[in-house]
Amino acid sequence: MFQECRAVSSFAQRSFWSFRHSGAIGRVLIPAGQRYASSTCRTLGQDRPAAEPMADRPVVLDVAAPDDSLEALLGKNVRLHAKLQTMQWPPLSFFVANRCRYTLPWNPHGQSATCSPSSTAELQYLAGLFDGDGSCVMDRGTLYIQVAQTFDAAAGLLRFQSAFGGGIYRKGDGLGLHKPMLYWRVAGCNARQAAQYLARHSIVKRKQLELGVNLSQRPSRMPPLLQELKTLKRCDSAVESSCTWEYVAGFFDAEGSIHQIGKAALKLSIAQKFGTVLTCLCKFVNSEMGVHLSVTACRNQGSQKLNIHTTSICKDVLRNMLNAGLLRKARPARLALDLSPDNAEQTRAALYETTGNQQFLKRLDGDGHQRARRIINAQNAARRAAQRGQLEERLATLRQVEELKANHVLEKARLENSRLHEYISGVQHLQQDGLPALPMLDQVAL
DNA sequence: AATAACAGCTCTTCGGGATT
DNA sequence: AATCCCGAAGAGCTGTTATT
Repeated sequence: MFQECRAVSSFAQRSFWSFRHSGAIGRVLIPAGQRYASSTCRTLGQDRPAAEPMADRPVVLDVAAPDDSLEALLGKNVRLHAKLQTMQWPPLSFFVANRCRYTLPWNPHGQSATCSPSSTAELQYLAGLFDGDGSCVMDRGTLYIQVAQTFDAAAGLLRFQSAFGGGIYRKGDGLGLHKPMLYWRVAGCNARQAAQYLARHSIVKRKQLELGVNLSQRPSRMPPLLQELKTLKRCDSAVESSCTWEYVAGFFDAEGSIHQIGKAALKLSIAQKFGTVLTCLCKFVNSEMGVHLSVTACRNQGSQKLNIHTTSICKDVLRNMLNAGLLRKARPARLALDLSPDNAEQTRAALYETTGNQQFLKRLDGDGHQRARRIINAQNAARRAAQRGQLEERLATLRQVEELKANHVLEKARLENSRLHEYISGVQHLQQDGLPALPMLDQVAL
């Protein structure tokens, strides 16, 4: 007998629109004697047909059992991680953005495309995004302007292509938790024009862009200018200047992050190796909103951070950025604006869905956060007991802390096992079914 | 043939988030 | 506040194709 777990997997929910919208459902087949930890399992009560070829059958090994020890669970998870790291996503032949499908490489106009940014506001947004995620490259005498993004954030790349021409290309296929990557790139004359336009509003990369223009116009001075370009990339070469909400929105789309703290509090942060741009953003927000933000140094990482801790200020900043055209982080921004004590857990889950795969397997779920909270509370109780001189109570509480911690570690391993299976199952379905030819037709038709 | 541009890849570095 | 892990992004290389 098999159990069949049918779960709209978190992999599908978080990673792959095509998977989600093709109606594919994460499915893990579990041999008799093993039960799946997830509450989404159901027993079918009948044997699976034996005709299914082994090659097509999803792998069922290393599913967490309810009585697994921590060592057993960790061993299973290590093997699942190793397997996932070798699992190739199907090669990306197209991408979807703004409810339309684009075949890769997407270069509809070739070299005939011209630079025609639609407005100053659009240019300011693009300059902000470029300052965060773009790069300016000279290769064998040709200037390239490029921006890389994961395949599910292609809308920003389309805005660059629409403004400056060039094409959108595959950067790399997906592998395990690594999503497939795309990039927009423009070369030659159009790159020179794009650099000239972007340089007007750029803060971080203005000098690089101006140098790129210079390089492509004066090949005779190539070697010293190339060396200068490399130097600019290694140091804080940002040009201190005023910015706009459009620039802030673009830069935040590239570099910013929205965190839910505690129950219903928010924190916005932007980290950068070099602080000049953060100082510009900080001055702008302070003058626009009458607040007193400051840039702080992260000593351990040698970088600078602009943190906004006050929830009301976070919400005002998010509103301003949304009005200015925030794109990639528009959904998490709207979720954050609606955050309240009543919807805190749903919002936390929804915010996780909108972020990348970093630490996805390790992230705590609602129960996990409650367990962590209980551990901290118990540690504080032990500290207070010690301050009161109640040593026995302190020892009892510390024993309780150890028990809570041990249980927390076990439950985290179980959750990770469940997530690994969902993700592996998702990639297996992609490998077997490929990418749907016409994804999101339902939405395109709307 | 030389040059410019296209397309895709790899290696390195950065930084988000959990833990202590 | 410090530390660690690892996915995302930055940088630049190589091979191919188009243009002059």
